[in-house]
Amino acid sequence: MTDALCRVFAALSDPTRRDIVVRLTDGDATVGDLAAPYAVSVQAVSKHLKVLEEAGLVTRSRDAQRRPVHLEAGVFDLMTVWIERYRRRAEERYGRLDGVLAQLNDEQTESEAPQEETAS
Amino acid sequence: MTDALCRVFAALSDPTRRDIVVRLTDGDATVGDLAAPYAVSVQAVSKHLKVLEEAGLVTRSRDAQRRPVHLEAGVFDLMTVWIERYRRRAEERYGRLDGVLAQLNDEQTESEAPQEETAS
DNA sequence: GCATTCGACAACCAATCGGTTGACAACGGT
DNA sequence: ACCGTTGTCAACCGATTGGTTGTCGAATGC
Repeated sequence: MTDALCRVFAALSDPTRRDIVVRLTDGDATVGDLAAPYAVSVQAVSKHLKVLEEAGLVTRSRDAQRRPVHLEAGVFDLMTVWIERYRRRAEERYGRLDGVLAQLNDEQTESEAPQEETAS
Repeated sequence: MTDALCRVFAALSDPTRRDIVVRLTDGDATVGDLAAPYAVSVQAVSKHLKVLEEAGLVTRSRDAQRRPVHLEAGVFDLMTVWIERYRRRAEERYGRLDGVLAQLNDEQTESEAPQEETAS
């Protein structure tokens, strides 16, 4: 869990935490509110919130005894940038591969597939 | 780790597995090829590939003794759909909130709100 | 036929995770 | 000035994770 991307993906790999994020898209909430729907203790939810906070997905402020939790949706961008980048790469690759296959099929090109292996 | 989304997020929460995915966007590779750049055993990489396979992110076929690994980039959609859905919800929410605040602050807010992301 | 190569499976280990309970800090209401 | 409410911290527990080593199976090359 070294970098931010690890923390974000790990945070969202838990269904309870994903559910908390979803509920926070409706607006800020207190720890108690967030814990209410689950069969687990408030402490467990507090731990989940800590994970989300360390991933940068939520922030907590203070309002009397309450600690309102706020969703920082901007962190989603970290993931979408990563995903879209490599999805695009993959699509280009397959597009090219399709092209190569079509060529091989059509002209029986003599040149072989590049096979450039992963940059050492 | 009940549903597919959990498995995909969890699979990508490990930097080695993310790196493997990235390298597979360059094309299929064997387990040995994939293991080469890392200081870990081939077995460890094989385990990572099993996790990626169970998440639906890769498939493995057979070619002689080799087991070429292939990226199934379509699974990215699972995540992007989830992320974009709730990102949109969050933005709507904050957009509305911004609107309210702007109204309270300045009744004649006819001009374009900057919509800065400020992530305070 | 036989050794080799590539990779999976099983058993094990330390570390982490999600959960618990108990204690306690911070604040507000009365 | 207390008590109740709200939430965090700390210690602990069982399950899972990421890694190791050893073994073995499948397919090829000689």
